[in-house]
Amino acid sequence: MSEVTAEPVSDVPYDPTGEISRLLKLEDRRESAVAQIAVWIAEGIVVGRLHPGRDLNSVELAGRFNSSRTPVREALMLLESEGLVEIKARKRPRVASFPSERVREIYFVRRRLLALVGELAAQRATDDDIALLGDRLARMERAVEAGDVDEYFWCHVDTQGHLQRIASNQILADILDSLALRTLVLRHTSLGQGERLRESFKDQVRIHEALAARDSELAAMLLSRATQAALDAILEMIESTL
Amino acid sequence: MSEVTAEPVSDVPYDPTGEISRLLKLEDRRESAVAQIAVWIAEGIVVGRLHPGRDLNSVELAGRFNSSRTPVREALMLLESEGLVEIKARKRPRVASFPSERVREIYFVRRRLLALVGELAAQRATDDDIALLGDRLARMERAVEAGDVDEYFWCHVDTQGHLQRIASNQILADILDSLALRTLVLRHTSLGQGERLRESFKDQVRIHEALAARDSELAAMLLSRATQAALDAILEMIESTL
DNA sequence: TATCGATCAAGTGTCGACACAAGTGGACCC
DNA sequence: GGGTCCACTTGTGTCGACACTTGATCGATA
Repeated sequence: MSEVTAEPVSDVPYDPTGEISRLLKLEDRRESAVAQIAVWIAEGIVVGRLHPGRDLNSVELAGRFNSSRTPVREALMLLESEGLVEIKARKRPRVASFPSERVREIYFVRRRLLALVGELAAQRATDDDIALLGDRLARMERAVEAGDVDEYFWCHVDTQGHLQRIASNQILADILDSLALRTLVLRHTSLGQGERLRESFKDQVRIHEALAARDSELAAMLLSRATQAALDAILEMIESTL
Repeated sequence: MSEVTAEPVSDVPYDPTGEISRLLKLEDRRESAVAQIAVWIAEGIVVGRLHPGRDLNSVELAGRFNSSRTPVREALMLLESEGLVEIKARKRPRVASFPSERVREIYFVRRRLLALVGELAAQRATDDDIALLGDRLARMERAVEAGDVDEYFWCHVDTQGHLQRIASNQILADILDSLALRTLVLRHTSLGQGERLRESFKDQVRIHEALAARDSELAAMLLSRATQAALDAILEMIESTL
């Protein structure tokens, strides 16, 4: 779809906003106040502008967006359902926090589901799909060479989206999108640590090869292992900053 | 928790409302307008009072609940995030429909995740947990003898909740709760078909045995197969009424 | 008679206002 | 000087109102 519409395929840097509104299922009604507020908050959480525990009272936010509290409240509810925000009755909403135990839980599930995506994607990928993934891979490689963590990160996120589309299981994709949102912060920061960027890219290359060979078992295994490696990097990062 | 508080353990029939508000994570703020409206709609969908495609415009609902449209809209958003309601920008919300392809997708994921729950639960169950599950099993047996589909059904739902608690993975539980909500209607009606009730109970017995034996591999396999059987029954039902 | 456009009721998205609850700070007491 | 109670401020949950959009109805036109 995207390669047909307009863009000259490359060099257009990724727009986090676009990816986030995709993950939040807000691509239609992108102009509505609710969507703008939700995406702004989600992006803030993902890029680390809004830290866990940060107060998200609706009055302040309404002021910031020159809107009433109604759309703010709806945006916060939406983000709560995605696990990014904690809302307790009659208390002020806060940016959700992720204790390492919760991170482990998320990755325990995420790992299995991504393996499933790999399995299905390897079975169902067309040659065009593989070619498209190849483009993304090349782009990630350029980002790694340039040491551009942001570019790599969002391209990685986009690639996962494509993988999910290829796997053709909407529910599976929705669940993974939801889990992805909660882990974006951690994944983003952990990518900047040491050799993590290059290691992650190596995993991507292997996964692409398995998919191109239509080896579903291998693809599942590689995705599972790559996810585990991502978790390990995140946990190491958390422990060290503790 | 529940056996300590008040109830005389048995004979108190299950309250669908309670189970549904648990699945919707509305157990606190149960008195708020949003929660009441959301639970009422969800229950309507689950017991078949509100059919797929049914118009859920906020004006009518607000009238029905003597409330303004604000809490109605929030309730509808909540239900949308659980997949029970479809909301398109500037269109009236509708009860979501589940084409058989979507049902297959849900069960494809649900099956793997329930296997995971079985695996974890078998590893982590205490003797008290097994005893509690035994109580539930006995209760289900009475329901089967009496041919009380409703009682069996809600006890089954409750039992799954306990299993998830034993498995001790909050994210996993949340995802399964969300998937459960979408499939409650189908599961409920399919239980009334032919020998489905007795077959389902037999599966429950085997699963309990595996858990009691702390055989995680077997528990995972049995849960996977029982889930597949449930799907088959549902698909057969859908095809036949088509 | 069928097609198209104007007209109009119905519904959505957003707003500002209100009562009540929660948090905050100071006055008061020991 | 440290702890407790009470007023005041801040924020939540809900309300009724408004402009704009959508879809439906009905008449005009070919």
